[in-house]
Amino acid sequence: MPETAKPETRKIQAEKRRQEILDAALKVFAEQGYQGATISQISETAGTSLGLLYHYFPNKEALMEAVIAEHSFLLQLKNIIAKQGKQSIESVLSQLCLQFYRLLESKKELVAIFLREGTSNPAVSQVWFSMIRQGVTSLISLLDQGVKQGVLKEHRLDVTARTLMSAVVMLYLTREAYGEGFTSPEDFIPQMIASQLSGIKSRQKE
Amino acid sequence: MPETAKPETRKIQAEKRRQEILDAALKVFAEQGYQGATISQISETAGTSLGLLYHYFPNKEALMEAVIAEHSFLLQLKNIIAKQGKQSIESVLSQLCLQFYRLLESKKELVAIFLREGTSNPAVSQVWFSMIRQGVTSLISLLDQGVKQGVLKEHRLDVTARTLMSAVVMLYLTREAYGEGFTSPEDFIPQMIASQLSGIKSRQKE
Amino acid sequence: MPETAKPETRKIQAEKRRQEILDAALKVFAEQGYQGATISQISETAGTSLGLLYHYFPNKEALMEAVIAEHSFLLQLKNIIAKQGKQSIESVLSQLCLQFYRLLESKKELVAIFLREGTSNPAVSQVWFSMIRQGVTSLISLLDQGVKQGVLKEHRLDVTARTLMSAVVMLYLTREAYGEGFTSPEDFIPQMIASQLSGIKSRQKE
Amino acid sequence: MPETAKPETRKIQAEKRRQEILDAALKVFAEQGYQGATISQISETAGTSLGLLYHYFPNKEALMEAVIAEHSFLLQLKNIIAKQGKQSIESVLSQLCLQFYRLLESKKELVAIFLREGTSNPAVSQVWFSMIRQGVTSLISLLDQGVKQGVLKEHRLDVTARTLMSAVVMLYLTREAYGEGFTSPEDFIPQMIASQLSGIKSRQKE
DNA sequence: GATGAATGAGAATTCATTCAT
DNA sequence: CATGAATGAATTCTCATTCAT
Repeated sequence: MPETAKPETRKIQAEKRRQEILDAALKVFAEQGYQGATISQISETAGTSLGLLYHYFPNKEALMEAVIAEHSFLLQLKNIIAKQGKQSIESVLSQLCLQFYRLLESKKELVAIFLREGTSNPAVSQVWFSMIRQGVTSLISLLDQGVKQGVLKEHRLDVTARTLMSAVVMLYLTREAYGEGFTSPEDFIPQMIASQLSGIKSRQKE
Repeated sequence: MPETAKPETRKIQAEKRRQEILDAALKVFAEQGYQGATISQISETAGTSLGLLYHYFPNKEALMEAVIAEHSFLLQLKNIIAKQGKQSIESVLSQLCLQFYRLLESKKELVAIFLREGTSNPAVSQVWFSMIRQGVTSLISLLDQGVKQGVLKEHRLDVTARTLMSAVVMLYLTREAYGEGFTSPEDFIPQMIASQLSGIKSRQKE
Repeated sequence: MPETAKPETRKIQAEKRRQEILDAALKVFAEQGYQGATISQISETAGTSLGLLYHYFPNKEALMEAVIAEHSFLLQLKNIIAKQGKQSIESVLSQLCLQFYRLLESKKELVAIFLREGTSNPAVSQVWFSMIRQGVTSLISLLDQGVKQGVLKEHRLDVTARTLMSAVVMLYLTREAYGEGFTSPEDFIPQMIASQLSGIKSRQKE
Repeated sequence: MPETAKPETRKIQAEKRRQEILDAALKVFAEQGYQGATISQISETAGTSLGLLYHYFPNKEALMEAVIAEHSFLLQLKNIIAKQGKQSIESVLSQLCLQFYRLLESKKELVAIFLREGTSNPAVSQVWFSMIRQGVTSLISLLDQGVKQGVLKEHRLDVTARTLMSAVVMLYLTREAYGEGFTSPEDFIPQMIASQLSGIKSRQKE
């Protein structure tokens, strides 16, 4: 290996290193928070030297931003919503919420970062809220289809969309905190959708 | 009392100082997070010398815990739930949610701390979750009354309780982040309760 | 003025307080060293308030000096040497060494201070060495009597005096460090004197 | 050598720096004591920045321990004792004591640390006492040879060994404190040995 | 006399960042 | 590219001393 045998190899290597650092940073930022994380911890986790990190990222802040940009799951969110089949509205909503729940779960570390740093770091909160907005917007258009098809009645779709979104997010957060023993999404979500759809008021005389 | 003119005065002064420090700490911790907050920032905000802080609290961690203990709103939460009158279920639930929203709003700083530090500091998350639990438990017993009175149908009360709670909390958080221009609680909450009660499914054939 | 009913009482009280502080200081200085000891620790040990200490002593340094002056055992040392009866030289020396050992033991805390601070604090080392000098001088004059009486042969008395002194001091220090299980002074000292004497005792018949 | 010109150079430089810091620490600890010494004083003496010290040692305590481990003279002590020739017992003992004295003198700073911190820092006292023990043990075995060869009479060898050791150590300490003008080891030690021997040397013809 | 609240000057330690090798 | 030694500013915490009450 006389150093630059294959110019491609180096670029690929470099990109691999960058990814290793980003992954390590994601993990450490999630565990310790931005302020709590140290550069040496990150580089150690990444298995590189401390100095090398500064070859790829100008500073800690930029690393943080790269982590968020790189791991943002906006695209996945869009895909989930686009791929809904032609089942009953009940089933579609349940599927959607469950998939959103799974998405959060698969992005544990990123969610943890959003939570911790969302209030202080504008770069973070921006991404976080654009996700929520995306979710809500898509849910609204889905509900709108239901209305147009006559399966849902006319009502404040934004309220319903936000309520569903909130319930899923909070379900995830509490489970994260309480541990897996807590109400499972497979149990909770269908129940919630059912309640939402038919209401909880009793109908004696109707 | 031969020795000091007003022996009480000093103790009262001291307690006042302690409170000033706690208030300053609440503010700074909320703004900067635990790690981001510095002792000198806190003491400066409190208008005291840096060293005095250590006269009242053994260290930063203990200060944090004192802040949370001192400002915990568990009691207020209980009171809100206890004081519900004999109006319609719709009105009772709306009132409750709105008051819970107002409570969150009045404890802005503490909520901010819960959010940031909840994942890392067990002392924080413990208080935070005991609040949520309290809220949910009380909501369930309220819903249970409704069921027993026949105004609500039999269903998974815990799911409804958690959904309402989640919606209120997330409403608060998004408004906090987006600014006051966003959907107001006076608009959102009654709508949400209405949806919840009667459902969103259309009833052509019924 | 109902406060100064008996002018004597207050003076006595004050002197008592001073002693309490000195005793506490002796203890804490011995345990923690001069630098390691804190004023609040001392006042707490003395059972007084922190501020009161400054009524009796201008500062920490002065307190240290007072401790040493107050507890110096130069006088006791002189007394020990003066009170030697008319027994055999062997017995006299043994008694002397043992009593010196006991003296060290009874002044544990002071010795600990001498050891720790002797090298840095001139006020301390001065007292410490004046004790050693006193001990050596007195031993020499005792030995000199022996020589004059013909029970000891002519030799370098200073060397013998220093050797005995050293052995006793080191015996104390090692026992202090190793714990009581180590060679006891009752065993060691007579043996040492015996060894020493069969050398320095004159042998008329040889 | 593709990457760095002389990969060894840096490591050597680093080791050199480590030593510089250890040497500075030895000096400052000896002068000021553990508590009295400050990190900035040490780094200044070493000619490095304050932070670098923490690159090499995790904290002040660890630095102290490293100083002691690095400068311990247990090995030298063993060598001294091993290398005794076949001269008269008088000469052998004199040589030994003198060399031990010289050893103490050459390790002035370390001895100062032992003295100051021996009572409080267990890590220190452990090393200190293992030296003393080593010295005494070796002296005993040397005396034992003398007994077996018939040049010394049967007696409590441990007492003699400890007495000699004590005399040398105290001689060093007092000279250290009083200054060089005090009784020199070249004068004192042979005299002491002579005194000692005329007691413990066997007298065949008696 | 007595108290302990208040101060502020350091002390140890951490860590992002730079740079020689 | 890669390393990790080096820096120094910032941070938490300590403590002798003062002083109003």
